[in-house]
Amino acid sequence: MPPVAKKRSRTANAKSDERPGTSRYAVEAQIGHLLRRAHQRHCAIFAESMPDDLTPQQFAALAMIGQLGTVSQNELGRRTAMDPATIQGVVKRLGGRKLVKSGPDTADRRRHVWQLTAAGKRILNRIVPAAADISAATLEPLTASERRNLLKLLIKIG
Amino acid sequence: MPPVAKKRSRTANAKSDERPGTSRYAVEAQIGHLLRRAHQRHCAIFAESMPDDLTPQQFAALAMIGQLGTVSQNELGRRTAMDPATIQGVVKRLGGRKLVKSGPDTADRRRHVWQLTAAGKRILNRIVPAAADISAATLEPLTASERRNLLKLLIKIG
DNA sequence: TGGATATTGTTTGTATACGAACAATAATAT
DNA sequence: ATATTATTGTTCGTATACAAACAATATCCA
Repeated sequence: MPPVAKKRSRTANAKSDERPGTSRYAVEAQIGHLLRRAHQRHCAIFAESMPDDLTPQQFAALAMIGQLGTVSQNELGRRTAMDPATIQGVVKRLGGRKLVKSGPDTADRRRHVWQLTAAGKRILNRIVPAAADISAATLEPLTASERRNLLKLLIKIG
Repeated sequence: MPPVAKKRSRTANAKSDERPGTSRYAVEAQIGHLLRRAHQRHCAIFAESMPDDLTPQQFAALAMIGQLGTVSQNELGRRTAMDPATIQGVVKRLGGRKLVKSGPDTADRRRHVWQLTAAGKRILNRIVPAAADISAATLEPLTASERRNLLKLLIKIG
């Protein structure tokens, strides 16, 4: 059995007694909807500004491999917040474009250890500035202090 | 008893400017990544707490139809931030479960006008409280003023 | 009025997401 | 050591996302 997922305690509607129905519930104002919209806008900016047609997840994996030098597939997924089934497809596509390559892990025969190719390093170096611009463009509507604040709050709930 | 997680070192490579392309850029600290992670946690809470196996998008569509009474398919998509191809699948699945139904628009023969069925209304009334709890649980790590602030900032960048 | 243009919804194709089930391998417990 | 349990990566199935191309219909405008 997989390790037990820790569930957060959930206080059920402390200030209850809302009338049944949709009286005061507006989907567009809920945190989930706002997170989704903000993420959509970020992805749109990303797609518009990122050279080489890398998706945000492909770029994240590429950058993380660059940061670590060498990583197993599942750990790469953990570090980039992708589950094993998802990261598998991402590295497969990056591998198909010869930006990354994998080799065996001498210590653990189950593992695929990934690293950048020369082309991967070259592209990564070229696009990191674009990625920084994308982050800045996403936060552009905010003041400097609002930006810091938003990042801090997102880390808290993430 | 789950064994202790292998390595969770968060400080590794904190100031890695020894690798190409990653000088001052840390993927995990970028706004896009934080939005994605926060959204993932919200979806996990949603899946765990929402009765009737509705996805966040299915619930959003259901609630929005309930709010509007009657909507064309594309406008429903705009209001819930889903593009035409996406909302099409969402209402198709809701329709398959008989929670919504569509009819022709007498004024515009291109349109599909959607509304709730009796079962859809019943389910919606039952799950709105769960949805409110899910929003609260997502924001649970924050103080009341931080919550207001986060929503405000997300609206600004959304 | 009639042709250009826009909107509505569909389909196809690619890329996340992720639960679930699986085989191979590693680590742990008895 | 053997049995149990955990981890690694794969495959399948379902559900968003969204670009692009399309037919049907509506609207606009010269």
